[in-house]
Amino acid sequence: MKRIADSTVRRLSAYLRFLEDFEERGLSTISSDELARRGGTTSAQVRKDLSFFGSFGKRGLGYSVPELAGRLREILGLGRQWKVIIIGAGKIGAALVAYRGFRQRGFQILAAYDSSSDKVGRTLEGIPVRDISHLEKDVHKDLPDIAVVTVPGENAQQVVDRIVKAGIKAILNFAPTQLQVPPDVTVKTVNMAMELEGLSFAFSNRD
Amino acid sequence: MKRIADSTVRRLSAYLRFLEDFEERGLSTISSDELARRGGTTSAQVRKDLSFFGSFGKRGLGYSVPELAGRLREILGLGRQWKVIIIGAGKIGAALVAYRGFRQRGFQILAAYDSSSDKVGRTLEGIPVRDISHLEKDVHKDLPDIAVVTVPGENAQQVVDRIVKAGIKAILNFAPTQLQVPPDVTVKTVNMAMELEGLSFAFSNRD
DNA sequence: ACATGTGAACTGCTTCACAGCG
DNA sequence: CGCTGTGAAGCAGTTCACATGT
Repeated sequence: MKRIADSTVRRLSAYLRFLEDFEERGLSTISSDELARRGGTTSAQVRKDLSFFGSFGKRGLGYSVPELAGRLREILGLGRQWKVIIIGAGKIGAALVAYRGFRQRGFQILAAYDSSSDKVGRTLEGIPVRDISHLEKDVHKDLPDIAVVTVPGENAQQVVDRIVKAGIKAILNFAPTQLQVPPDVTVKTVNMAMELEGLSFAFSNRD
Repeated sequence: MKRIADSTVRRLSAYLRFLEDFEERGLSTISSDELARRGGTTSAQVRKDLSFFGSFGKRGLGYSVPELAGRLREILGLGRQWKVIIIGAGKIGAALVAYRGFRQRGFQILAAYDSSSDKVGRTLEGIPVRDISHLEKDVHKDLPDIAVVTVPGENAQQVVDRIVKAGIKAILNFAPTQLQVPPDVTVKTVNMAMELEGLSFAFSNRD
């Protein structure tokens, strides 16, 4: 299969969100034009994005909302439960544990890990906070699919090395660091400082 | 001036972070090759990125670490204080208020806003939580540059409409919604659900 | 008639390769 | 000689435009 661009996958995510909106409102069909308007893109872009995966629409009519939503869930790999662990039970970790969007989309948080004895043994929203020293043993037992890293930047690489060695292949990184991982491990980084600097740049250079 | 790609600005941010590392360690010069290795890119990319803004290096030698860091701060608009307000004093808002990376880079948080009477009147890490109904009046008085939106998705657009009407031109959005704003307003969206779905897709389609 | 699906054209980012300069 | 700075080439993502199917 052809390699799919990152930007395409992000748009598919967005389309799915709109479709779920439409599903709730009981609408049954939608055109590429309408999806485009909601997503800030063009109808040609929508059709091209979908065309990588098949032909889901009816000419002259548009797309069936429930069918397309189903297809997108399948494409995005959301037709299953993902087991997630969170490394770092600080403020960001706590916010993520409380975030309902995770569970809603099939991401099940197994546990959070921290090194501080203040936090270990307590729970966050019903999720146990475990000692980071148990990480390898637990990963071996629970086989999580995804690790979310919310430790300080200076500890991030060493934590990631442990996670990777333990066999996890997907990482969502909140530390403001460029992580080094082997090619079979996927990392997505969310870097708030970078986003702010992007705003700062845009603002400074606006005309 | 030529339009600068988003990807370029993000890399400039990354370069600056590495340079600050180098500065602390007292190193005085760095080559495009070394910056590239740290940033997961190529030396040609580094040089091209910088070339949009001038010629900062010495042939045969590399770049002066403090000079290049200074230039990048200037380019990114970090040579000033930015006044930031946070809309939504929930878990994410609280995590952001506590995040030290903001202040370190000249982003000064003036206040957080919320509609819940449990939160209004209290403080988060020394930052006052004010009633959202005072938003317009306060913006008029304090003239914040950037608003960070951490309200639930279903309220995000209406909050953004108020912010924009009050005159703010830069928004960092944590709500999982595609926001509609006029063309003179810059929005950066951080969408965790989208990142997770990106991981899910990558994992499902790995070979 | 209407909206999809898709090659072809286009735009723009990245990589190459080398001249230029310390 | 080494490393920068940069046109030119290459490649990838987006947009166009129209044939196709309902």
